[in-house]
Amino acid sequence: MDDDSTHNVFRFFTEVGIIAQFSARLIEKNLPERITHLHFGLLGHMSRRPDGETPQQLAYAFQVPKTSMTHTIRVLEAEGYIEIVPNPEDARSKLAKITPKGGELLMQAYAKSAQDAATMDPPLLIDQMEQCLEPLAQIRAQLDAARDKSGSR
Amino acid sequence: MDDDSTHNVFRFFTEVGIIAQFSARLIEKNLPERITHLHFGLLGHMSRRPDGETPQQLAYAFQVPKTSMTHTIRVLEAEGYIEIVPNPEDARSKLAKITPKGGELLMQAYAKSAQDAATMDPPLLIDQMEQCLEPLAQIRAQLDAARDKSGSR
DNA sequence: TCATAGTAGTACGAAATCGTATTAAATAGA
DNA sequence: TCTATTTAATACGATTTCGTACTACTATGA
Repeated sequence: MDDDSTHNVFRFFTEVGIIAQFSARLIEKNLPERITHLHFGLLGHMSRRPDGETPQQLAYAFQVPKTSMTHTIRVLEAEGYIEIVPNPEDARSKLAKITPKGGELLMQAYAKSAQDAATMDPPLLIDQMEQCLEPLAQIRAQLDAARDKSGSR
Repeated sequence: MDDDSTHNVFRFFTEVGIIAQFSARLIEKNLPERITHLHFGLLGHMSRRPDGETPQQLAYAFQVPKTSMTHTIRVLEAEGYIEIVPNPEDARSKLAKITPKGGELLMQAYAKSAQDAATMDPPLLIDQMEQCLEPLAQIRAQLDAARDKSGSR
């Protein structure tokens, strides 16, 4: 990889990191006290999987250590946004499922953040975002595939 | 903003968040124990500003609370990667500057991560990254400008 | 069957994050 | 000048993050 490419890769990661920081703050502004953008992502993930997922799967999907996920889902459970039930397939395991209250929170935060996004000044550059969507999805898929080859967290 | 655009904005933020997570891990793998990708970013930032910056400026640039920055730069100082000196312009303030050892760390982590990036399997999608660079920079600038209007952290 | 290895989740503790309150210095206005 | 206000940084404490070690359960294979 030549120097120019290397430089561009780092530049890409830097831009992405900064934008991720901004989006996290955008969402967290519309979430209750102890709930972070990670919790929000978790709820969105679970809303697409009504049968629930194990803490293990969630930790893998979100690239955080198992033990961090234990804590994170406990907060969500304590607040009633998810429920944690035994896994009928494996007595060592559990399943985390979103509750109606969790779905409620997800919708409301989504709506409020969309409102904030729509009224930004200067306005969001939606065209540029849409232009990036496809390449970003490809890049993400590549990183994901590379991770699986070299072992997970 | 119509529903489609809203959906795309969230999808954009989601992709960006995941990629940011990956890039953080890519870098941290090549950093010493207590040093995170935030420290790495900080060192890079300072390497471009040989006169140093105040903790205030750094907290603003990296979108973290002042009090978090206090802690973060202390770690860097304790490890000898930066030095913290009084600000000659304002006795309340300080200046954080990168040390030769810090520059050393920056270079090495950069080189090692570049090596990792270059040998990924499947390989990094550099074309897609370069294709995103310009729009991402514009998006970042817009978010930055919008933040300044609505007050900082 | 039974021993051995592997896997899911958690207790625990060290360190990081960040909100609130405080201290010290700079600045503005009477 | 002197008082009031603002600003830079930090002390402190609550919470979060995450590595290590542990327990409980499952799976493998003599």
